[in-house]
Amino acid sequence: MTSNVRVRFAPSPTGFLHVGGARTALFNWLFARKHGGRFVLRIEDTDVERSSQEVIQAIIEGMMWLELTPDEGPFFQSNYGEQHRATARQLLESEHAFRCFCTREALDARRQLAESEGRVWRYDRACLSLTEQEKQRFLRQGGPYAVRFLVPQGTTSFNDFVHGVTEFDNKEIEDFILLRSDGSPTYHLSVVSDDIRMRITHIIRGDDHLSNTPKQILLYRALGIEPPTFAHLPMILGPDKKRLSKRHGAVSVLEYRDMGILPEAMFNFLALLGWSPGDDRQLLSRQELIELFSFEGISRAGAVFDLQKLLWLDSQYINRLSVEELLPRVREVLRRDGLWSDDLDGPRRPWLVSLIELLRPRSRTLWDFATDGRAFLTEDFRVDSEAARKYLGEEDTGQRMAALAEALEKAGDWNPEPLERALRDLADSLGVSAARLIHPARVTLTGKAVSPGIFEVMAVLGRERTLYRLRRAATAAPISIH
RNA sequence: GGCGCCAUCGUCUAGGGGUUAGGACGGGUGGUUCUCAGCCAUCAAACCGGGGUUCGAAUCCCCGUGGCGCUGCCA
Repeated sequence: MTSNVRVRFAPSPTGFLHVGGARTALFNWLFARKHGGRFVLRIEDTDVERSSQEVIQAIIEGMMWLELTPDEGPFFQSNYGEQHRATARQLLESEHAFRCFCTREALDARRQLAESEGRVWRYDRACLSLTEQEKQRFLRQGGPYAVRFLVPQGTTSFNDFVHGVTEFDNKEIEDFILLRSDGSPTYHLSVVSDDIRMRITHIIRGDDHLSNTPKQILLYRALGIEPPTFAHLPMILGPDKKRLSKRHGAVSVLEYRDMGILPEAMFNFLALLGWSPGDDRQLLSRQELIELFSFEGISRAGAVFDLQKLLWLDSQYINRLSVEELLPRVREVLRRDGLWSDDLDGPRRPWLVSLIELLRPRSRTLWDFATDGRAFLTEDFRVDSEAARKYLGEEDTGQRMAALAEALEKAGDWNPEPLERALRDLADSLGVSAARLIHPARVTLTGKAVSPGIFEVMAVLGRERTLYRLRRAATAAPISIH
């Protein structure tokens, strides 16, 4: 299906791709995909001081991670300054805009005066009533001027796809600046000029832009162009219900990648923040999301980012992905923890698959495979002191471990069932509960008080390593209790 | 200050004139069990306040309160 739907994601490169930006990009992407339209990336880098190549790269990297691939772009707003100026000139010629010669100082003085008198300050249109001669004189003197938009009387309303009909009295809007006195275009001008050039049909953005919308609509009208449709998304908030910022919550979506979150889970999670499919489903694939997406499902209230739910969703994805999809990602974390060796993708691949299957039911992030998998991959693992104190403290623990090694060695097949039988038989003949063998064995074999079922652990750990560790426990100095 | 937006369990939300106000995350309890996770069962937990309209309001309207946003020669 193709259509003329064109949407854009237009981040300013002031930070990283934070979750709010990512969610905005995601909804734009979903809408484009749903309607067979085009998703365009435009970097709003007009404030050059704050732009840097790394920051732009970080935004693109974040989008790539979530597979929010733009159909067009990235375009850079800073490349279109000339066009923005031409748009301003057009407005000037059609008398929808005027030159303002007021200096910042003069403006500040008048603003302060107004405020001290308790009046609401809006630009007083001083320069609008300048005579032709005065204007010419300013111009001849080469006096710098800004170009202001002449806000018409009346009211501006639009039908926001999320909020419904929204109306503003133009009296509330001052004659905002289009072109600064150094000739550079401001945000409203640039955005409108760009969106017109790019033939954007739907503007989907954060609702912090709701109050900016009438200004932009006025600009479209003055230019004789039908404004696009607007849809303003609720903000994403931190746990304190405040707008998410560097101070709380995450900064960049890539931080979640580094935390071991799967992009599929993040995508799903972000889609559910401020949007609902209308039923009780929580796990939605990309394809389902595309099909179900609609503005009706978007809520109007801000949404708190809930890390607990993200982690839960991630565990769901970890347990639903095929091993083929999971393995390359587990490889990455193992690599980073220095636990990888290439034969794990060669001769030992089947073994790695069994390890992944063993570990995945209790994994919430990719990193869990590295931390819980460590004892399976190297002898260099730590024994949790708390676990040791609790389960390895008794005098005869070592002997029992040695006896267990003997019993297991004679168990026959190195599989969970025979191993369990051997252990339980030993417990019987020793006259102790199975637990008195199991718990110390767990700590001995994994270094931890919690692990998957001990017989599965033994099976995956392998005969050599299991017996070695149990016997080492017998010969090692008794665990000192401190 | 002005203007705008918003308001259902702790969180994400469904619903929307008459419902036991539903689901999910998280939490509690019990079961399964070698621990944990899981799974199963189960419990607690919400319509911001006040006025209207109405036979009936969480739902519609108004006011208030609170939160957020905009109010720049920032974007």
